[in-house]
Amino acid sequence: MAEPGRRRPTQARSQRRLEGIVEAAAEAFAAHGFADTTMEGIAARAGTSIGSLYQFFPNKTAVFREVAQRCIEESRRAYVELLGPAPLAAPWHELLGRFIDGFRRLHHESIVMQAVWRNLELYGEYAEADQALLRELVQATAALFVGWVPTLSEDRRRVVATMLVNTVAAMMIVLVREEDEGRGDAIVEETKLMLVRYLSVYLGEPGRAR
Amino acid sequence: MAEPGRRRPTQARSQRRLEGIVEAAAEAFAAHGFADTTMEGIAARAGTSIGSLYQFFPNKTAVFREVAQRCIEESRRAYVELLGPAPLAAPWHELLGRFIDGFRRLHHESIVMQAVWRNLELYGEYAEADQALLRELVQATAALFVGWVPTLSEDRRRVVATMLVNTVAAMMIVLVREEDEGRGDAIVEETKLMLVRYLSVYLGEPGRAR
Amino acid sequence: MAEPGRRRPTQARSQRRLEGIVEAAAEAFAAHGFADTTMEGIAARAGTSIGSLYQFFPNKTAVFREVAQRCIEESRRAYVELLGPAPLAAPWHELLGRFIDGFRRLHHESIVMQAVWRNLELYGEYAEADQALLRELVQATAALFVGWVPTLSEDRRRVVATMLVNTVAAMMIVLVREEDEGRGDAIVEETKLMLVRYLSVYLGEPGRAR
Amino acid sequence: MAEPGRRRPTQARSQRRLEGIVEAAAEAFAAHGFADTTMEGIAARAGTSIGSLYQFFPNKTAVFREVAQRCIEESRRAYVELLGPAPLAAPWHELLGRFIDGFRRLHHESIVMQAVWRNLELYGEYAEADQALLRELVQATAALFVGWVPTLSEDRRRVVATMLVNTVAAMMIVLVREEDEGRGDAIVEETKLMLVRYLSVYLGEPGRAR
DNA sequence: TATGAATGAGACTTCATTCAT
DNA sequence: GATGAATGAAGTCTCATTCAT
Repeated sequence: MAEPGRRRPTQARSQRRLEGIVEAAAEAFAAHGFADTTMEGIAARAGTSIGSLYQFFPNKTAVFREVAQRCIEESRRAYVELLGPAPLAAPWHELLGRFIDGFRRLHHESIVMQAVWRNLELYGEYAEADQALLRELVQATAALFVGWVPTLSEDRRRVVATMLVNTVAAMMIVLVREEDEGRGDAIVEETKLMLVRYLSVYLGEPGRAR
Repeated sequence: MAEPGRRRPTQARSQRRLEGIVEAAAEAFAAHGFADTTMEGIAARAGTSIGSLYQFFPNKTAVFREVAQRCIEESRRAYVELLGPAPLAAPWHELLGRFIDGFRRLHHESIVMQAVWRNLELYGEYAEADQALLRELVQATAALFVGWVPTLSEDRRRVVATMLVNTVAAMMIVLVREEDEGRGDAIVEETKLMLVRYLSVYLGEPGRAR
Repeated sequence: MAEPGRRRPTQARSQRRLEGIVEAAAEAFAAHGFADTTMEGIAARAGTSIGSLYQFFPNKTAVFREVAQRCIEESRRAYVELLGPAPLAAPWHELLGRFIDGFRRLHHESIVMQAVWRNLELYGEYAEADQALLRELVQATAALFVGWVPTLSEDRRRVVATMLVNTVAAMMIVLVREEDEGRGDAIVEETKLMLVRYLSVYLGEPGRAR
Repeated sequence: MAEPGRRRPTQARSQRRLEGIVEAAAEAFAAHGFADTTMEGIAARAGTSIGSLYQFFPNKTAVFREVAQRCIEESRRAYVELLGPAPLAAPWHELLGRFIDGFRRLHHESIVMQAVWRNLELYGEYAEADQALLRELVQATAALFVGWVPTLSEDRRRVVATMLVNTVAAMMIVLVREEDEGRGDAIVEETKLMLVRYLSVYLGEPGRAR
């Protein structure tokens, strides 16, 4: 927004404060859920005043939306990175494995991710922020299929991508519970197995030429 | 106390009132979510006073727990019914299809189901009521595998059952969104396909003798 | 009210129920105080329904008034009994000692007494019931002085009686606290000493002829 | 934090608001009693919102505790002041008279005092705040006796101090009623007379050398 | 711009009292 | 008369949001 390396000190300080708020908010949303998170709590955790918080965000929902936005950006970045320079070059099941592992790691490391996945909402005021993430992931994934199976209709591509994304999403949520009981790796492996078997219907058996 | 069908009027009325409250609560939880549902709102929708509500339930969480309990009971009933008298007699993929269709229908018809699925929580005060449902479904499903693949270890049975249950659960949630856009049936069919492909690793290709 | 020994069964049962309610109410008032006593609680403790409670009393204050009335009657009875057949015959300080000991015992044994002393109110809805007790005690005591010091003006008699009654009343309240710490007897003895010294101004030194 | 007389405006305003709340609360407690005083009522009387009230106090009991604390402090201040620079120099009965008159005046002038004396509780949630006041007064009074009658045992000193304090306390309560009927002064004089006669047992006849 | 005190709508919950059975 | 479910006014307390300093 402002050219990098030439921000006025105030802006730099402001930016730092904003980061602190978003971080604190994500922590709170992840720990207590949206409803049980208070603006006062966010401000305190961020080491600012509630007044400053409202300087950056008009209301609580907006704070969540910003957290969700960060989550979308992180996901986008991860997506591109995991895709690598030549996605079609590698066997698709390898790519799938990389994706699943990559998002699992991201969910572990990113508080922003945890905040959003803990508060997935179908309806309600901040539901849109949640759904936007899923929508984008589905879209990007569907785009991949264009290269892989050009004969697939757009509708079908979309359905398969939805299956893929939501299965991984469900896995992530299940993991929160199952990891505590030591079944995390097993669940991940089974998910990979399930998706490989499913996708091979469209993409051909892994290990064979497509 | 009184033989069924011959309840004292008071009890009958009380019972009806309780049903009304649970119904109204489920509607509210399904429509607005737990946090945005008010006790006043439940009472109004049930056509009673808030005082009566508190005659039946000590607090809001208890109301949700009752709704969740009903949901568990409905699921249990559906489970048994869908299983039929001789579950091992039918080909497993047929049973799977019946289950998916059956639970889809149940979710459509039962407001109590919608209330719970809309408010799945991993942590928090009423999370346990949610998790109990999933736990029971996993357990019952794992039990099925004992008859089908006796050689499978208990741990592995549990993992596969978890995959199965959570995939269906995820489907149900996805359906809420996708059905509005006319992709409901496609999603259901893909889910069946995915699960058949996945389970055939353990249960053998459908159509073949096990 | 009805001639004894000839009540209709219903009335007898009703009477018993009333006694139970008053007893239960006194217990509750003594244990939790007026404000924290609930009608529901009284009914439960009395083993009746709240509906029956309202058959006897129009509201909570009326229940307290009845308890206070019982307390007044008990005090009155105790007063007369302690006075004995010829009060002026005994030395006054002996009578005083008997009174103090008697009321102390009464307070110990009568839950109705404890209920009232625990809820002495100067103003408020049920204050009158409290004050009526004190008023009557003062009046009765003042009457005694007519016989003892006929020369004392009525006003002065009333003041001295007020001093006497309120000092004993204060002692009773103090005792609740001090008895727990083993200073009960000492407080009682000092109170007697103080009142003997005070009253001897008007009644002459004890042990001497008046 | 800031030197007195140079508070930051915010603090000054906040302090004023707090004073207003405590004042209003004391008025309400004195007028209606603890149970019939509402937080809404206190806020309204103080000219603030209920939210502000909760900024200062976590609940109603805490408000009362603060009022009681003020009462204790006022009493303490009055005690010291009435004691004067050389308490043992003056004849003890003169000191006693000064005390009784002083506390009577204080009770007249201080709403905080009236609030506490109107709500003396033996048990219950805020009872401790009440009892702390009496405890402190007893202790301070007992300390006086060390100088006056060094031969008195500690236990006995405590008992005598308890008698003294509670007699004055009872007088204060009685005064509320009796003053309305014009017997206030008489009651006060009699109380002095009674206590002088009582204490002279331990402290020697007033007017004579000790 | 930062602060945090102030606001007040609104949620939960209690309980005296009524009333249908 | 006895019962206890039903009622709803009223009270406590929270917290998103505003605003004066």
